[in-house]
Amino acid sequence: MNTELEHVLEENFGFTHFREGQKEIILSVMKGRNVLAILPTGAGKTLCYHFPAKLLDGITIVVSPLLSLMEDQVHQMRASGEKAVVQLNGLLSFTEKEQVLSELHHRSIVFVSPEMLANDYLLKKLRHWKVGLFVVDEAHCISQWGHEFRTDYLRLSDARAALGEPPCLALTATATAEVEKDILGCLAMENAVVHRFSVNRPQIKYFIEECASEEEKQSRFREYITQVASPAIVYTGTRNDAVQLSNEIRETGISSTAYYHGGLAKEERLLIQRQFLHDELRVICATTAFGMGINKPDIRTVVHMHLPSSIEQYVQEVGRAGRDGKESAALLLYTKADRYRPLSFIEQEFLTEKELSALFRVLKGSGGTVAIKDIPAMLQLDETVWRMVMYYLEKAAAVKAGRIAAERLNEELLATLHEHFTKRRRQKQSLFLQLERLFTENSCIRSGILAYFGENQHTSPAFCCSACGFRFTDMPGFDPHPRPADESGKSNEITWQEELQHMLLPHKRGR
DNA sequence: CGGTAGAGTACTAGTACTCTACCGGTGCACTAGT
Repeated sequence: MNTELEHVLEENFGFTHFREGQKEIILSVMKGRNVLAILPTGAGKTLCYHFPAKLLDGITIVVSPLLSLMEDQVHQMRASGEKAVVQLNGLLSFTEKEQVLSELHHRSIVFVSPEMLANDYLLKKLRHWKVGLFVVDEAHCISQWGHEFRTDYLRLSDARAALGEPPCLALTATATAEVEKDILGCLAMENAVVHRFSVNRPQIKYFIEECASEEEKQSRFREYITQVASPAIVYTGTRNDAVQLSNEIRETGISSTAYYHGGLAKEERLLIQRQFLHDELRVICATTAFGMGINKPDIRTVVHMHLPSSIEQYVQEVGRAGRDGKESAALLLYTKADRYRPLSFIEQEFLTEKELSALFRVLKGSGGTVAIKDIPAMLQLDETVWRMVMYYLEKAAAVKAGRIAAERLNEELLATLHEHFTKRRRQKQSLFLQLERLFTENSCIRSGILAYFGENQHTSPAFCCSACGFRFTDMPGFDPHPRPADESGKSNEITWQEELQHMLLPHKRGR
């Protein structure tokens, strides 16, 4: 069987051997087991479903969190010669979706968003096919986003059931024991095999520096930024900070810099990503919107100018550095005041008991007569918060035929929701406090991270982290003689619209 | 917490100031038709 697998690997993918972890995972999937695979970034997760998809009977559904990631994956698979791969998402018109559905092949790989799988019509259409494998890529999103931000992640087990309960493969780079339990539960993965590999990335060196004030933080950043090894990502807490820092970097003479956040136009985001991938940008200043699916092997530095929401989030973000295995730095600068922002995000995500009971009162009064889609505007309620409330109301059968069933909105349900939100709020606060503790208690960052993921045995690399006595300025890539001007010599005079036009219409390109 | 938009107040009658309340981060898919 094993030599046979290698034969298939060489025949179909051109590789002579599997990378660490791939073979075990593929073997479990081929046996029809439910599999959760926790593999570090850059370990070759795609092969773990691409390989079985070629051999298993039936189509393979791959749930992917971002449209850009989906497009990228489809593009890469097609470029590697895989023809039977398609995507189903909101970028397609109704007719295009119909066409995709009518042209499926019995071994097709279909990329979808979790939101698409919440669509009954689409599910009905997909049920005409035998589904051989149900894959959830970046499965930590279930835990990170599913409960509040993108509740359709929580509906994936319903979709899987509707598709005849095919074996499920969940893939992620980071999962604590708790997240593992959450993923297995949310996807209803009975008797799953868990393949867990170490999250340790010896090539990444951690540097945490507390600053007495915001001014000190900014000045230290200015001191460092011209000297850090690039390409580099600078994570900021707000969109505004991303813009401002990018401008400041430009003032230091590095013109190949840009900012990136969720408020930018899709085309602009796409262009900046491509420029960064093609080494046209040395430094990207970005919010958490940037990074998932960024497959750039040589990112040398990741700077955090704010405190992420959890250790998991931090590990995901710094994990984008050093995929080529070469030494890379993760630098985080913070002040004591930085804790209030992540904590306030958590606060505003959930309704308080008072707000919840006010909402119930209004819904009881008018809910039965008002269409659900009009309620958030009517109550001036945040769309995301409303969607989360709706998810839990639906679960409690308080929604019938697009209307709120007022009679279900009793004290008991109110108490249940309140209890649930309180629990989730506490969980999120606790995740943040664990991150804060990791950075402030001055013990080895790497050991702290590994212990957080349940790994207690590891050997620290000789050059480990700031708590082990190393300074950021000791990094081999750190240049003690800053370059006054941008060595790339590229001018940023071309606007992104022009650049995009050039990319899409290469024949018009004058170079 | 820190920044800022917007309201309120003061004499300069439109500009300058103070005060207060609020916001800050991640993404998908949304009309018809089956």
